[in-house]
Amino acid sequence: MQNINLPIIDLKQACVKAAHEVIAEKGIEHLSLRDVARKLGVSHQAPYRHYASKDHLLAAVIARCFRDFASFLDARQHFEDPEEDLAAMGGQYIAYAMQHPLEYRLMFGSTWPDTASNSELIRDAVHSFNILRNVLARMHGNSEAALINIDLDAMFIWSNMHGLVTIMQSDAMQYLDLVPHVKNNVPKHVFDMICVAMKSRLSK
Amino acid sequence: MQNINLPIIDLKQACVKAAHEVIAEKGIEHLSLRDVARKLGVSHQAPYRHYASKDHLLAAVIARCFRDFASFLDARQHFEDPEEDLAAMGGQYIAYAMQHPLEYRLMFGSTWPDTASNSELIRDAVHSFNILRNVLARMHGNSEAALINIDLDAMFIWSNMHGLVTIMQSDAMQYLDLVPHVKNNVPKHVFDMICVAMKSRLSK
DNA sequence: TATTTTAGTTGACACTGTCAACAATATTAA
DNA sequence: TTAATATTGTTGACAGTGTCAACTAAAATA
Repeated sequence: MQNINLPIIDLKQACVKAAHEVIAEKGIEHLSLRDVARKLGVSHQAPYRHYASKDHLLAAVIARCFRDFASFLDARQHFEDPEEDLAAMGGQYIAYAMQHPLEYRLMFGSTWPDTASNSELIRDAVHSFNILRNVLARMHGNSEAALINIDLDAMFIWSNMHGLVTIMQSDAMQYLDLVPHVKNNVPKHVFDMICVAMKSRLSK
Repeated sequence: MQNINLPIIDLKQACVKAAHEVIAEKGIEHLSLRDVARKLGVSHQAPYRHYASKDHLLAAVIARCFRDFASFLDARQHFEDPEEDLAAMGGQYIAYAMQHPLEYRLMFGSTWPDTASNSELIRDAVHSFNILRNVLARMHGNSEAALINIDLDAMFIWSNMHGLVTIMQSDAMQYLDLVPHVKNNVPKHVFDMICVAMKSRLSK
């Protein structure tokens, strides 16, 4: 469990990894710096050389999730047809959330710790949003009016994706007595509804 | 700040109220039973007579939010036309989330504490969902197939509403550099898109 | 080589949730 | 009425937490 004998090469990086593991084991509300230190076989104050507080370390963990998330979205299959591309991105968004529920909750579920070093966290978060903006730009064009519609549609689609995965992962879900067919087809149905709404919008 | 001299009539109820206030002041992650006790001018162990643990008290606070939320939805303006009624409910949902961001986060943002006494919490949560189901039932009818469509649409609409308010309240929102016109029109746009999707669905 | 910076240590402090033992008051049984 | 019991509070302790302060050793720099 502990690496008591191996020296830590890069403690700063190791702290992020260990903190991530502790959260995975005990939940974010039970993350403790002393647990992190113990896991790394180092004194309880050692992490403070690299992070000013527990929240600063937590921010680093979340920032790392955002980088992974953005590169996951970037790594999707790309299509010439913007509508197809949008669908691919939606699928990738859902896939990430399903494969990494913990990381998704860290990014979008918990409130970010208010530390100064959030700047990179924010940059990575906005980058993800811009990926969505770019796809929509290919559908709407680049006129002045288009820019507004891009952001409105981006918010609509993001709301949908985010709401969908949040609810499907939430405690509430299991108490709703949904028949299996409904449960399995919710993502597809939401996708279809978005498509219908977007199509009617672009045809105008 | 403290009611040192006034005796507490109903400590159990007072604990819920005080805990709610502490959360409002310091955030859910800084809720402390000892703070609650101090606020009520009782010993740090007094709350344990009524709640087995901190999580049990927290569950009671969240349950209370769900009751308020459900009665807020019920208290909306009702319409004969189911489509109009659905719109009214959407508006009411958003209104609650905007007026009570903290309570909304408690219900849907944080993971519920896993205590046995969640049963009433769950009942109230499901009740809210059933309000939505009932409105949709008036649009879809009561056939076997309709029941499935009701739940699929309910999930779609709920995803949308939930995603919308979550994102608008999230930290991410302020860093996206949205022009004011976009910011102000996001709820209306999302509403319109839902309407379009639902109309095309019902006409089939 | 002398000095300063970096990266780690140990020890202390106030705070937390919760267990145990005790006291007083209210309820119930005899 | 009196005795037994249950309810609702109290104080004190314990292990665990985040973080401040003072110290040490090694590395980088002058």
